[in-house]
Amino acid sequence: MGAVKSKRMPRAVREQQMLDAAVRTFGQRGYMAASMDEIAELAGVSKPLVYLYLNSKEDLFTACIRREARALTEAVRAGVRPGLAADRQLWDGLGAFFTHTGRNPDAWSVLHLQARTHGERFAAEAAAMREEIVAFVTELIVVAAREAHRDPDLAEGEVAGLAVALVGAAESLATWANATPGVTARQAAATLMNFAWAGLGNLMEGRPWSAPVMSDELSASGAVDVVHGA
Amino acid sequence: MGAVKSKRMPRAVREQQMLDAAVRTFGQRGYMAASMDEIAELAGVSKPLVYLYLNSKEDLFTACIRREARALTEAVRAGVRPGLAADRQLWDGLGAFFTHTGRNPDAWSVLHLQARTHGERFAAEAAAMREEIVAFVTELIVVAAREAHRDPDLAEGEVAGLAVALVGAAESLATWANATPGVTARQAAATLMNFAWAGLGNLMEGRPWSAPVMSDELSASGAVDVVHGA
Amino acid sequence: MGAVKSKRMPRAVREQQMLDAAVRTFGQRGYMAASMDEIAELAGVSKPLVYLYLNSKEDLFTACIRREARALTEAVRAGVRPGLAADRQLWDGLGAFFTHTGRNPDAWSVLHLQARTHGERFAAEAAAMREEIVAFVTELIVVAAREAHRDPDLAEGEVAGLAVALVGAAESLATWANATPGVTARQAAATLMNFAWAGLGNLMEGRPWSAPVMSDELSASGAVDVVHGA
Amino acid sequence: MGAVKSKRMPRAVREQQMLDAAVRTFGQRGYMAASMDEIAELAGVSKPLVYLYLNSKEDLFTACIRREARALTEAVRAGVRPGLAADRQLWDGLGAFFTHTGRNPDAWSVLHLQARTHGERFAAEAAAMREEIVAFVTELIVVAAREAHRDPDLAEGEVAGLAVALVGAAESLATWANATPGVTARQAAATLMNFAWAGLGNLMEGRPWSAPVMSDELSASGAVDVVHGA
DNA sequence: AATGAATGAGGCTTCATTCAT
DNA sequence: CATGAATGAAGCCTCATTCAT
Repeated sequence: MGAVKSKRMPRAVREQQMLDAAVRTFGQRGYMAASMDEIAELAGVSKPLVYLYLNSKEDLFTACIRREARALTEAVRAGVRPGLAADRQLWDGLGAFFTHTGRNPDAWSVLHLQARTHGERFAAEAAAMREEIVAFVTELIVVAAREAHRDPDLAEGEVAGLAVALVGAAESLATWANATPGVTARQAAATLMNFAWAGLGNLMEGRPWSAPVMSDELSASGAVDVVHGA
Repeated sequence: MGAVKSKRMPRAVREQQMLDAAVRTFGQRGYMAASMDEIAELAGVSKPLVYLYLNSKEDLFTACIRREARALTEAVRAGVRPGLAADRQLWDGLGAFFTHTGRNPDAWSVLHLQARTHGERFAAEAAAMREEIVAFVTELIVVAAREAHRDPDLAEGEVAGLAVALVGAAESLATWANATPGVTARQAAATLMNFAWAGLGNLMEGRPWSAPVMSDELSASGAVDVVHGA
Repeated sequence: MGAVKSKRMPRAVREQQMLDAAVRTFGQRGYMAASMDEIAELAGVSKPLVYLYLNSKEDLFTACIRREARALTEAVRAGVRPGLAADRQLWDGLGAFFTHTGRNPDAWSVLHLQARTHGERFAAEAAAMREEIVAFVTELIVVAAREAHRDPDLAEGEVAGLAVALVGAAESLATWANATPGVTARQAAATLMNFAWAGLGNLMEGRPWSAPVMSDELSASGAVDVVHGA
Repeated sequence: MGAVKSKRMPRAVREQQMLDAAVRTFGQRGYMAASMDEIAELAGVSKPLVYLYLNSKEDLFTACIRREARALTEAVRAGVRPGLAADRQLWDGLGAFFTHTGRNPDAWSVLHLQARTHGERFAAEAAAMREEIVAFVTELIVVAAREAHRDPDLAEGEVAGLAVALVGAAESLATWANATPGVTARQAAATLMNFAWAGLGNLMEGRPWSAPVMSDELSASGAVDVVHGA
């Protein structure tokens, strides 16, 4: 079972262990089906200690959402280098995104599914993160339009919709990749770049988007999978 | 209070009332937070009757998922005319999809959120519907490729990914449209067609996908909103 | 333990059984030490039924206070005949009071002790009853002054204090009588009438208040105890 | 926060701080609602230290009762000069009593309410003090009878009842005075002396008890309020 | 066809109390 | 002298579910 039971740890450490256990339990069982008993046991602690440090089931869940939202956004931010071209930034960001969601499937479940299905308070917490990502993508689209010498007669609402669509596609692919053995982060990112950048119309006619070399941390994952059309 | 309390109705009718109440309650409260008490009261029936007809909370939820999944897929199917070009079929299908989700937000919440967050059994039930839609889209993509005289050297997994991305984008837009006042089904469909068919790259360069006239039921909604680029 | 377990009773009856059990338990254990488990068992019912009918521990306690407060004030009211002289009314009222508290010691504990020691909400509930009794006594004092042809230059606050003192003395005697075997309601009433009406000063000088014949329901208790000085 | 946190104090001092905090907390929250956490924090000490010095919640509460009981009885004793007439002794004793309860409302709540509502053990502890006061009053009554040349054909039980009534009246007035702004210890004492010594009957006829000058510590309170009838 | 009455089981939360340092 | 870390036990409350009519 859970972590090795070593007594008397400083509070900060114990709190992280509890959050680890909680993310895992919430991710797998769902918020309501997860019991504080199970979480405490998985954390290798007694229930009262969980309450002493995290206050309540709601606060515990909120803490999980916050921690994982920050972790995800920072992973994406770390994967992107601001100076580069828009498509390159998107490619890098998607790579970081799929890598992170792939490595932390329970956290992804918490953020993408659980946080959105159990009350406004949690949904708002997760929506804040999503908005941050949508804003990042929106900015990329605007920049890309500028790069293409095409000042945005793309109406603002239009761009918002495009960003929502792109992010939704990414979320869908993340969940799909986690559930489908053999799909790598790189593949997911390539698929989405093709879809988003070239469009199905271009794809049909043999003009896909051509993928640049992946950023370091991703290529480290080892897979040298062929990107479609490359 | 729920429906007007009229005694002695045929079973089939009562069952639909119960499912109506259940979909509404599950959609708004969530599966676990919804209580059988509330559902029974909203349906204007006593609790034992709910159990007599629907057996258990799990079965009731399953019945909701099935009914709403069927309703959604049939709405989409009804919106599409098989003979037409692939993009036209997609456009019509998306129109029907967004129209239906917009008119039945609780059902959409049940299918897209609740069914996926409360255990494998329900998730599988909803996944079946999703697969049907993904299959429809996949077929469209293959057809489109064929139409473009470009026999699919699009690998099968590649097409699957594209379909998942497109469906995810649609789901994301549906939820976004439901939460954002002023966004019509037509707009959502147009945004997604631009995104999916033309690709951001083309959009940037001023070559959007051009929308055909909408199918009847949609134009009936009255809005004559301008589609980007049309 | 508890009442004979007979299933399926109408709600009103069950509620009274629950209140009986609750008054007994609260009176003997105290509000906080009383557990809902114990109350339910004593009532011969399962805990959920208690909650279904009485909502919460707080509401249950409030219901107890209200029922017993009403019972006590009505017992006193029923013992007094408005037309008679002030001292006679007080005598009758005290008789009814001590009889009731003697027969319902748990109820008396709930009203006099428990209700006042567990939060403003309950205290206010019990204070309402006490005020009613204090008002009754106050009125008697004013009437008595008028009877003695002595228009009240007794300041209003003065009378209030006297009433509070008299009621406090009665409460103290009630508790004392319940704890001291052999003290009857009649004796308690006589002691208090002597104390209150004659005053210690007069008593010392051999001029006690002379007790009239007791009202019916009290003499029914059988004891033919000698009233001091009679 | 409670007292200023200064480390390393002699045990006796720390204990008093803890008792101060406990009396305050028990008096305001009630015995059961008071948590050891709150008491420790208010005392500016860690919980284990409270246990080290006072053993348990029960022992802590007992210690509170004992300390405050002793403080109250000693205040009364200090207010009375044994040689004087009985009514004068009572007057002085009541003055000291109401002064003390007015200055220590939490202690009064602990003694009069909390100690009597949370189990025999505590009730007995408080009853001991009460008995001491009742005995004092009983003795006064006996002395008064003797002074009136009227050897007690007042039966012993009769006298006991009178003393209980008087003490109950005093307790009631103490609580009332604490809750009613503007009521001074002197007024409360005067009200009770009138009530007890003259009796309502005499009062009605314009023959109240006449108050002597107050003892020093009371007159220090400054108010030179007119005693009814003086 | 329909329901008022009833419950087993389980979850969240809090508390008095104790180690180990 | 003093405490941060930790827990067994127990209480309130709610829910899905059934029985007897």
